Amino acid sequence: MERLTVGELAKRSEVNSQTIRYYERQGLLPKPPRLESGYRAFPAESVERIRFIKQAQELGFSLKEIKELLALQVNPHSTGADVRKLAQAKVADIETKIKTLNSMKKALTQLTATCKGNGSAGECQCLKKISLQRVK
Amino acid sequence: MERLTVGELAKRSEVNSQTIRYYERQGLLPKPPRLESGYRAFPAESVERIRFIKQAQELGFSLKEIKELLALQVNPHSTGADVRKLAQAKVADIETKIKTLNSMKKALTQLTATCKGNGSAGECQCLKKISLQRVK
DNA sequence: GTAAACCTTATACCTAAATATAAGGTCAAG
DNA sequence: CTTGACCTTATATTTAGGTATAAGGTTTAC
Repeated sequence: MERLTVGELAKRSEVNSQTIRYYERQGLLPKPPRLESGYRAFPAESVERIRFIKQAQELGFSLKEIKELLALQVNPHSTGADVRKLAQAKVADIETKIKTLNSMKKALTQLTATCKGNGSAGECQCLKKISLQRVK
Repeated sequence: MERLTVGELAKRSEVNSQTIRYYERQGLLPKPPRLESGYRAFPAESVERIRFIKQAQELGFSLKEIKELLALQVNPHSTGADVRKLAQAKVADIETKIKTLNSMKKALTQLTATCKGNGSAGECQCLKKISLQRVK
């Protein structure tokens, strides 16, 4: 199985090597095996994991929340209500985000679609206040 | 028109008063008029604006990006390519976020739907790696 | 008219999430 | 066999986004 040094992993996942060590310390990446030299030897899948972390961050999840999301993947079998409940709560979080984004998108689209830049300010029907868009 | 003190605005928009002053300094809230006493007198719409900021933050937009979004609302008429272009770029950002969230939701839903906790580990068909979900 | 509960500015501090730096070990190329 | 580019840990610094505190002015309620 392909093994990556921290630098190689950093390059492939487009983050700083220090960030990878930081994620490891924070428990977002499992502690990788080491070579005799002490060098970290990451499995190639770590690239996907780091990309997932970065993507989730862009969606407003904190590292703490991402850690919880990743934990679900490790133990999705728990009959215990807690894990399933957490998963459902995360799905609900995600649905809220999607709704809000759809609402923002609508507001912005109306802004660009109805304001063609060809009318006077007076006849433009576009929204004046994104911030007034109902989101719930 | 109803005018709010910083404390009243803070209460209604559920943020700290210091945060409001901070947003003002950062240019996210227009400088409000002052009473003779020097007290800030915010228009009531500021509540919506602050809520918008908070919501956008939860979606992973930085204050800097939110400032740009809010600027669009102020000047949606510009025929100039720049403003319209920015609006379109923001819509594209939003669409990407929505896609990613849908993909995450699907992965999580499969996790909870197919792993009912009633089968042995062996017969469970659920995803093992959220992080491997294709997102683009 | 004075105490509590606001407001003002300025400055200091805090947390999350990195990122940089220092001091030293390892490895591959010439 | 040494030089450059890696790696190690530990520690310090940075940035964003607040939050707290200090020193003082204002307003409201008794």
